[in-house]
Amino acid sequence: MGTISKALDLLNFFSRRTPEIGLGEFVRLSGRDKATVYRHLVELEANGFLEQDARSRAYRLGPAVLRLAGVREATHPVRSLLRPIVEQLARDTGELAHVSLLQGRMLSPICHYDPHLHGTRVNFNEAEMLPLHATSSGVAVLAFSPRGLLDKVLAGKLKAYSPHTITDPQTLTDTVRKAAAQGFSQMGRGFDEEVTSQAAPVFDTTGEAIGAISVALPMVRAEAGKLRTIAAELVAAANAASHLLGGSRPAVGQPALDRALLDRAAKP
Amino acid sequence: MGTISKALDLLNFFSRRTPEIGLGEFVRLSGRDKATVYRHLVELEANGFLEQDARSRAYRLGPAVLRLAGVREATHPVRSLLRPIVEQLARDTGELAHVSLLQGRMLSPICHYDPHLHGTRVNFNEAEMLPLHATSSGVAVLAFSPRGLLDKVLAGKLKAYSPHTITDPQTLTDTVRKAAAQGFSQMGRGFDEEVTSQAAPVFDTTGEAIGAISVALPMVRAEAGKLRTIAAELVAAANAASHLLGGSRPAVGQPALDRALLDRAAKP
DNA sequence: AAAGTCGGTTCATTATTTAAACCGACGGTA
DNA sequence: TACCGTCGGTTTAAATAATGAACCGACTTT
Repeated sequence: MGTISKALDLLNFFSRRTPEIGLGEFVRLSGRDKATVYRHLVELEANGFLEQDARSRAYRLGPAVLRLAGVREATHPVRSLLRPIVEQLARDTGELAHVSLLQGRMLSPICHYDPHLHGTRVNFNEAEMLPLHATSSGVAVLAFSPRGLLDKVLAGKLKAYSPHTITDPQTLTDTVRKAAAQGFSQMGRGFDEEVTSQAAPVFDTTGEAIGAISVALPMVRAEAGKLRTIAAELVAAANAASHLLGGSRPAVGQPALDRALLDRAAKP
Repeated sequence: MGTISKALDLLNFFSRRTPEIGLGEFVRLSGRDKATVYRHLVELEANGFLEQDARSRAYRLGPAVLRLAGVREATHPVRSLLRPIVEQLARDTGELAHVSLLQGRMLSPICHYDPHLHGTRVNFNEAEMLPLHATSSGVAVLAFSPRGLLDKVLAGKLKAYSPHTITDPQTLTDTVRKAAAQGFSQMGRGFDEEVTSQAAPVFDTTGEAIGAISVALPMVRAEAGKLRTIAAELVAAANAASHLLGGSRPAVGQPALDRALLDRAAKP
């Protein structure tokens, strides 16, 4: 892990619940040496990725992230295009919806909306990266990505986020295949013990899944009929999203994964 | 300059006009070695700050900046609070308005709006950092910041962005003092030969200027009466912005700079 | 086919990062 | 008062990680 990654990793400790972090806490969270962390913080601050509160001396995310996000959205407006779709989907289903984009072997949530119609709500942390093997969004992306991605995920350890997380490679492959066949994915209790979710892939002009739209709800409200309704709205929303980005979903029944599996079977 | 800064600096080459940059162009722009730049790009990409176009192999800003911007806005919503004010100001004045936040010795634009009411328009690059000494926003911030900031700026070289940029320390001090006295700043042709702008400081709960709101217009439309009208609306908008952020403007006539100057005069 | 591109890789040299120990300031508590 | 732990921040020699000249193969232009 290079110096750059170590420094950038520090930024991932921020979340809605921990918007400010001091030197000591960064050291605790990262497990690295204090002087090292300090220098990284100083350098991040010098570049505007952090700013230090004058009073508490704690650090928070700086203006540079806003500026860069603005530049990206101005030239590649994925978030602003997809946000209305996500909000509409959340309102239509009455449950939390979100879009996450593929970033390496994880998913990066970029926008979410919760209509807050019920007493219990899904606890969604927009700062937290989502694993591919333990979330419906991840499975949806895996089902419509080049085979290399699934192979890479299978090659690594499938970390258990809950007792129900899929950790068996074969089970994951089957789950992904099923998602590829039906055009959307489902994952119960895989990431959070009390949450179930469904997701459908989003495509851009390259024809590959760049991320997924997902609806998540507490297990207590996960009734079969409701899930079917959500799935239908979800797929429609994801297709609309792909269309908006200039892409389109591959014909169901011939998803990338199936071709990949055939390729693999063909090679001795 | 540390490795982290070198890498993060690469991100600043993006702009509305150059949303994608290849390896070779990064090398040209940064003047650094190709292997070094490449490694930095790879590491930035691994952390989601860049993503590589599958076809062109060029890089663009990645989803991580969106995620981080979302986290910051969720916990420290400066941009989303100020955007409506900026848009209203732009509509009221009929000219381009923007907010920029202090980041070290530069300003980081975080949002702007142009009502496009005229044939000529100000060319505003949201990706470009603004210098303190050559922009009205910068002068506004200097006029309401602890004296250390002005000293730091005066200690460095005052780079000329145009033939009219203030490069003389005394002239800059006078300009800042005037801005401190009247509560807003004015800067003609200082950054762009064909643009004039006015700016007023924005304060948060700490009582120090965190940035400025500004209105910029082509010199050809810069008529005295219009500038006076704009200044009034500008100051009102900036005060509203400060109020929204929980801060308030210090009483005009006793700005921080005056105290600083007195302090300096007092010390032998 | 020669000479440009382009993105990406290699490896010895070197400079930067690293981590243990240290510092002074602060807040609570005997 | 003295003591204790914790805070943010600094210093050092030792070690790891960054560096850049040269190289590679693919692709275009001439």
